Amino acid sequence: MSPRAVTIKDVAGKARVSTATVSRVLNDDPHVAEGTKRRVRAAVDELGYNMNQVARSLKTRATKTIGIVAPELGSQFFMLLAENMDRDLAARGYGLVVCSSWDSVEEEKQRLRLLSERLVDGIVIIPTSDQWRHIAAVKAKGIPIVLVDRRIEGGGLDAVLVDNEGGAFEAVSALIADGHRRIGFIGGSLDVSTARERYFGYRRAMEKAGLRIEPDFVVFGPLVLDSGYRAMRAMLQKPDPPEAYFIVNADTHVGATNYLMIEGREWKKRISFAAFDEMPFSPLLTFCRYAVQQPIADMGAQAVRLVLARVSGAYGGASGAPPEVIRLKTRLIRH
Amino acid sequence: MSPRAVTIKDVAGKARVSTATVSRVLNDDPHVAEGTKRRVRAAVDELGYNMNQVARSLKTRATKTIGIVAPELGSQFFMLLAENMDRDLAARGYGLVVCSSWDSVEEEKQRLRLLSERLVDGIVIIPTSDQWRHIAAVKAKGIPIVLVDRRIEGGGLDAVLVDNEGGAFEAVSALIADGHRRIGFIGGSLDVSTARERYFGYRRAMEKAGLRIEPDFVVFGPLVLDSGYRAMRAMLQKPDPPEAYFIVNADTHVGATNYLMIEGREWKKRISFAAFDEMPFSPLLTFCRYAVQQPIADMGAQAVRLVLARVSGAYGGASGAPPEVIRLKTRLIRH
DNA sequence: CTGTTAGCGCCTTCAG
DNA sequence: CTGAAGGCGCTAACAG
Repeated sequence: MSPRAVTIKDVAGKARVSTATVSRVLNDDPHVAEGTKRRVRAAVDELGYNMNQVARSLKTRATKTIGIVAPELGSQFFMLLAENMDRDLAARGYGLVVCSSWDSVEEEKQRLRLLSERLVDGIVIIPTSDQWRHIAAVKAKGIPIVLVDRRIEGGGLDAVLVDNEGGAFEAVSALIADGHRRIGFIGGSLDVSTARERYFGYRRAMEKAGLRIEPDFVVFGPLVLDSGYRAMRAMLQKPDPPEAYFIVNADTHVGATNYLMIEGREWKKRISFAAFDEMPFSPLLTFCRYAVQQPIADMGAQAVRLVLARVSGAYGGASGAPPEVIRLKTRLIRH
Repeated sequence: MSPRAVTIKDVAGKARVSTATVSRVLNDDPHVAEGTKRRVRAAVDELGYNMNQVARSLKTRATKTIGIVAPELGSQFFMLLAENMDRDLAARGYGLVVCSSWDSVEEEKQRLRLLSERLVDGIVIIPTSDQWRHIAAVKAKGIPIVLVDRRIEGGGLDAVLVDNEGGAFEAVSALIADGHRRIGFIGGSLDVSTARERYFGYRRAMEKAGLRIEPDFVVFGPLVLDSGYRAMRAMLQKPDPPEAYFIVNADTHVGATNYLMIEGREWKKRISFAAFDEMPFSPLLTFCRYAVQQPIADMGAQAVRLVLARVSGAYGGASGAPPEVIRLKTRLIRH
């Protein structure tokens, strides 16, 4: 085994003070004489002491880590969110433990248990479904939870969302203004709040313009790349498909575009998309006329702010403070 | 505050046994009578007991968590790696804490400290530079470390790599076989082992074919999207640029393609790329003729295997076992 | 098979 | 300003 790690006891010995004093110095307690402080710091350096956060956490009941669980780690949207949160959190000394729920409520429960057993100070979650009891249960044990991206009706949870309905409405309206009268829809399961709200936005725009929604050209599937590919293929193989589509997120958008690049060359120049998400690779999505940009960095920052506010009990300690739901605006981008 | 969490003491009281027995049941110790076991389990359920992993870790000196630090969380390559590792690790009860080093050695040091203070059982790292002392220092404290993707000369660390030189050689040779005689290079800083090795592969292929490398059309920059964009622009604005390029990774490849999509329409049909990485969005990279596919899932699996082997002391406990360096093969894909 | 007894490394009153 | 002492929740001998 590796030689036993150095503890405050060792430091105390070397600095000829008690462990209590070492602890005080380590925690910047002002009631310590300058000289003592220096001696302790010197000993710390010489011995290469590193604090054992596990022991500290046991005592203080705070781990200085936040958990985040997402349906899928592979999506660009999630990673950008995590990246932004990591930056904000690290600056305050927090660590970030990430988990994937693999789009399954069972796995989600498991991951929440893993996090709560590790006593994370707070959890940020992109929920997999509308079920909230298992989430509320964790919160009831005293771990603050904030939803990001997706909303859940019950549970009275804090949330950071965007105006999905409005963003979709704007995008579809733009296609209509361009003269499109038949507009298809490639979406996700209506159990997911984002997909649902974006579908409503699509519908409202169509209705407002007095246009008919053709059931044959409205597809719901999982929010993954492959289902965008398949939806596109299925629709274009039907007789007389529309030439404009609203697509519900980046992954399905890539999938749909992939289909056109691989098999649908003849549609080039004729197909137009409006879609959620503006990504680093967006210039490659050649059929995209309108993108609904989500303020991902801001979402991450707000999520961090909310969860840390609850952690530090800035709301008055009790979990009694009313839930805060933030709706951020999207921005329509013309390509 | 939330009501004090329930501990094994509470469970012990309710089940009328000692805390030791509760602990045994919780850890599936076989030397416990069936009846007692049942009573304890019942008490656990009734009280809604959850183990405090922090306390457990303090005692067992194992946190059942692995840390991973990457230069950037937003890159597709890293996401896929993390996703695969998360799956393998979760299956064995391990958590994953991720950190971004933001391509800075300073930040990297910071994150390593954060991880080692939290007593993660092992660390997987995509190093930011060739510097290894701060990494070896962490290992010396008894935390196993394995490098992924990028190699570092010193430090005697385990590593999971791919045959970068060979992959690049193959790809460039394929361009040459197609009749290209002038081939540009869009790469990354030679401080990074992958970029360096791939550059050598490019050079070897050119030399073997007796072709001249034109310094004006060899660009090194950071391995990010924007630098691919700029490199492409810079080269195409010079007189008489080559029509074939080897590109060192996915991010720069996207960047270079972005440039052509946005500003370089007139080059269409004429430009050909060979590039590292095959990604979900690869069909959108319209100039790509050859892709060097890395076995990302396998890299993740091997990294997990190596780090857990060290953790469990399967190598004989001591860190004395010789470092294991794995080189996985790449696969050339024709588009 | 089960209980008793020590800590793991740190923080935190409470005296001095 | 500093030290002594107790305990956070759990596990790991060692007795019985």
